[in-house]
Amino acid sequence: MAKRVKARLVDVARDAGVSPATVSRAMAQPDLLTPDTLARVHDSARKLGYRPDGMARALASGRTMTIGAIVPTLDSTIFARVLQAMQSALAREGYQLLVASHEMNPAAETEAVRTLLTRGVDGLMLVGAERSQDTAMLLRTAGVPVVLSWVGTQDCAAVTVDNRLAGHLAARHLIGLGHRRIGMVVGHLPFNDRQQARLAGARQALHEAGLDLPGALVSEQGLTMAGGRAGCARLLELGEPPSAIIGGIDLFAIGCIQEAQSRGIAVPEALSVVGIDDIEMSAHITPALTTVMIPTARIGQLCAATLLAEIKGERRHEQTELPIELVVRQSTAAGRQVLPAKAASTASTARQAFP
Amino acid sequence: MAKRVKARLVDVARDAGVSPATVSRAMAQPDLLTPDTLARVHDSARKLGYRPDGMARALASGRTMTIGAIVPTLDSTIFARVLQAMQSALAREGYQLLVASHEMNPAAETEAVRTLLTRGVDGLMLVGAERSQDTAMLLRTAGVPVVLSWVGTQDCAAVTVDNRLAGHLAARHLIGLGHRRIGMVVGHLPFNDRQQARLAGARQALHEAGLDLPGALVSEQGLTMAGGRAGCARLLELGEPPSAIIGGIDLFAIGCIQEAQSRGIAVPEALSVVGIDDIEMSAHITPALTTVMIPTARIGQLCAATLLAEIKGERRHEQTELPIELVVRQSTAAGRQVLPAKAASTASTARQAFP
DNA sequence: ATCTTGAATGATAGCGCTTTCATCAAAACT
DNA sequence: AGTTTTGATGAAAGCGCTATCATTCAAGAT
Repeated sequence: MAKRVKARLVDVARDAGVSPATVSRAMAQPDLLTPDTLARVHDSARKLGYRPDGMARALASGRTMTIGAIVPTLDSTIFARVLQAMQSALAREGYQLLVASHEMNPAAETEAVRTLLTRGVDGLMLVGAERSQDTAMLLRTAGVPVVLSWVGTQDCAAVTVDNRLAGHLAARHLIGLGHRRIGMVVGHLPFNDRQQARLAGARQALHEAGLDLPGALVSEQGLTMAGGRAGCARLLELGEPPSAIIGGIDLFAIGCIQEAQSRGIAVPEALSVVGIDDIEMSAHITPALTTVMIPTARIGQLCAATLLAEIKGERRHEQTELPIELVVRQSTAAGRQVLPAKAASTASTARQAFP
Repeated sequence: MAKRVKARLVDVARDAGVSPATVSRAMAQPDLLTPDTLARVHDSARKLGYRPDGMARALASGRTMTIGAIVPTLDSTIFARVLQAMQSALAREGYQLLVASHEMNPAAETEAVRTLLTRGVDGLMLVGAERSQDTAMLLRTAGVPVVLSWVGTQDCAAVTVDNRLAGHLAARHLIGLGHRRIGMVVGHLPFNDRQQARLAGARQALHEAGLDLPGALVSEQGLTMAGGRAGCARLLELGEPPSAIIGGIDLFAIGCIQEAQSRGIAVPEALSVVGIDDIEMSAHITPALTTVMIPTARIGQLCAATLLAEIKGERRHEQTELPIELVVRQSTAAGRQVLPAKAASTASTARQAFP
């Protein structure tokens, strides 16, 4: 017998002696059926190895049970973490995560949005607020909820963090320790408003303290540890090197520490380093990294929740700003100008971080 | 006028004065049409803001242009890297990546496979060969190409790496340096055949050298840097601690180095550490990590290529084993038994790594 | 001039499911 | 008993597209 490979809903219906509609209901709203018919349908379904066809279902119902996420890159602890959190939260509600990355290329982002929208998603998560006109237009006519992360805009839902404040906190911490010449390693600024904001925040803090963050003390690097090392190297080789460096991401800061140490420059005694993110590793390196904690996983979780709520029509354009905070560990110490040789007294400063 | 929100194919057809079939062809096989009609269709499509409906297309054509990937966790450099590589390779061919993770839980993997299959994917990528009966059964009746990564089986395509050899290489390197008492920090073994194989390989190398890797010298930990530190701590606190430690993943090895250093134990002078993976960071820490290089990105790239080839019917059950190799850096040195105090002579050993 | 052939396009039957709307029996009211 | 209500099920119309087959018409072959 030339048996169909895959059992369809109608096959189950025929086998169970009911109409297709009943089988459909058995899957979606079981409580509408008599326990008896329900059982009969289930038996037939199991017997035939019936597996519903998601595409047919999506076409008929208009819901795909899929959320799209477009991140700058997957190859980053940060975004991996966020996606992991989103995925877990979504899976709990039966949703799937469709991911794409644009590698810091606005046109690639447009393309990704277009593809995901065409493919059919019930919601879309993007990173940052800066994007091309094309992408913005697509989003406006998308017809599905959108949530922005890290940096958002008022015209759609957002789960954000004050990146400017992050830079500000990092810089202020160093200023408070007496540092006057502070450098920063940041990611490439074009199409990365998170890094732009962090840099701006740091610069602002310095200005407020009557200091300056000249371009020469800022090094733009690719988002890797090697980038951190390279940036650090560049800053240290300046005629007048900084006494403290802010890493636009923790990975940079960790790279800075490595680079300094490999040059025989003690951290934090001769160079203070602060990061931003607080990735897992930061607490475990030596010296443990002082950094600004960004609740990455929470961002992912809330992006999922926000999207789901909007899909259900419960909320609209919900804005959430998550708190961040400075976590003082061992990579920062008083600047030389203030406490020329007293390394000991700085230890207590660092220890304040562990109440 | 109660205008439809979304333009459909028929709307374009009507506007362009052609049949739906022609519009469909204009999108899929443009060369079948007269340049004139093609242009007319494109104009109408643009004018109406037509965006094809992926679900309808999928239902009608049976192709979803989506590949599913199920990894143990997204929150890992390794898997993030692999997915990144897959995603890039797939995007180039117009495919999307649907990701799921199972957090080392076989039942969750089954569920993920079921959902992805139901959702509709044209191919599936999984990690490792060990899985529940249920999952295996689902896969067998999936009806779409499957590719396994890291560890595979003969009954479906696989892009693998010899994990046993990885452990073997790491151990042999240490044995060659004169170490007799070697410990290992591995990930939790249940449902992780990569770690199992790496441990087995290390153990085998030790046996071949007339040595032993007793359970007491093996510490199972969660796949984080904190896990590496904890494992290292456990091993170092043994009555007779090892003179060298193998990290089942680089993150463990890096954690071991940190833990040792924080206890004032010099690496590699007093403790040698080898990792497996060769993540970006490994080359940049101090001392740079000696490790077994696993071509992670290449695995992802090949998984994508293998799946695509199988979808096109070009190949079937293609097996690819990627070469791996020991990368000697600075974290390993001669064991105390052989060269009691000559740290200098070990430096040259390390430098061999950079030809 | 007639017949083939082939390229371009049209007509249309599904793809497998959801979802009104209709139906019908049984239960709950007058 | 007669009527309304309720709950469970069935009938069937799409969802928007692809793909098969049929049709048309002009160009080349006879």
